[in-house]
Amino acid sequence: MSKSRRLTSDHPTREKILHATKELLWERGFAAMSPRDVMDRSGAGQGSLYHHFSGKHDLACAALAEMAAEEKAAMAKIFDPRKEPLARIEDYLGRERDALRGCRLARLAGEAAMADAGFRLSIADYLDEIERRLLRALDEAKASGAIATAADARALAAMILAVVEGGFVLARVHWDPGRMTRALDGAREILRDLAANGL
Amino acid sequence: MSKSRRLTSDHPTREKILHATKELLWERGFAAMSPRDVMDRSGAGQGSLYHHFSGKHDLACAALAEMAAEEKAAMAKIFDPRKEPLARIEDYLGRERDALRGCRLARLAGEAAMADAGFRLSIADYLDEIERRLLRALDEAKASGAIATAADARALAAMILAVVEGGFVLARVHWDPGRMTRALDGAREILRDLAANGL
DNA sequence: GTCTATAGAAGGATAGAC
DNA sequence: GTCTATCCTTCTATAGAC
Repeated sequence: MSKSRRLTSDHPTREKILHATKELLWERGFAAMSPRDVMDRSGAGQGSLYHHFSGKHDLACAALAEMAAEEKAAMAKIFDPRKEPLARIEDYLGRERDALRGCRLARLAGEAAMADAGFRLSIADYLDEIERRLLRALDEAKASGAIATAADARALAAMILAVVEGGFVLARVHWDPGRMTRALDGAREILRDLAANGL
Repeated sequence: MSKSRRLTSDHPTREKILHATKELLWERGFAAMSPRDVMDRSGAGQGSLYHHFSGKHDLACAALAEMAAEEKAAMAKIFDPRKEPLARIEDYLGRERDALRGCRLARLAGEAAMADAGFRLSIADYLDEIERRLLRALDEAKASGAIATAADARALAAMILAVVEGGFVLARVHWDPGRMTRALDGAREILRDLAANGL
């Protein structure tokens, strides 16, 4: 307080290390990323790395927490409550994405480290926030009569999130962004069907 | 021909190595699996491993090809053309799965090795076959009037596949099979909506 | 806080005997 | 075909000087 601390510390070396780690986690994943890679990319020495972090696992968790915070901030804009509920969902589905790179956080779902709760935490928190925002939008859309369906809104919210995350998987497996686009189109068309019923 | 060769060779050691590799790829992924792990689990020596396969990459590709063939055989049963088209899709969505283990093939989507075309091949082939079977079922369902929708069947097929693969991602990230169930429920309820329109 | 030096273990692959 | 021995590199982390 008295010394005007920030949540993200002011240590420049620590920041550089975290920045490089965030990049490498997205590019290569956890198992395929080494502390040496982080040192090389950040320019920091081994001493700095192990001074600020207890090891590779701790480093990754810290980086994931920052990544989740950044992506959650982006979601707050996309799901701006001043927008129409269906427009929020459309904007989420239509968001610009680099499909081949995969979801910045959920791309790590296949890692063996996912069995560890600490590693999972930030990723789960991020996905949960999206799902909650989708649910709120769907509830509002149903309440206002913008969509009509017998389907449970919680199931629909989970489904929409799954389409996005699954779309990333399809794009990467086929190495073709169009595979994700097609899956997202399916979700968009379904929403249009529900909206038409609501007319 | 004359010596009654099979596609899967008769060499028992080679088979044991492949069997262990298939298990390890599912459990740990590619980057987190080592040739030594394969030797330990299969009981085969290093000489055998490098006699039958040129290296870790080659070994994984061979294992993936077998896994894809096995899973495609399972899909042939689930999508039996003698069933009603919607029943095929329901059976696909409702198939028994170990959600926390992830999709046996697409779980590797996040691997850095995915950028390699050879590594990707069998996984892409497997997912593509599912998508084609889903498309055929949807086309038949639309033709027979079992479902009614303005949505493009190709987009719907991609969406349903994405829900399943995305459902695996959600389950693993939250370490909760219920997360996948909920996403699948969404897809089921949407199909029910479309079927109701078709009545 | 940061650097360099050091270190045991594991990874990935080859060599050559049998 | 299979085994054991061997090899160099990379990984992950620690020690200790500055």
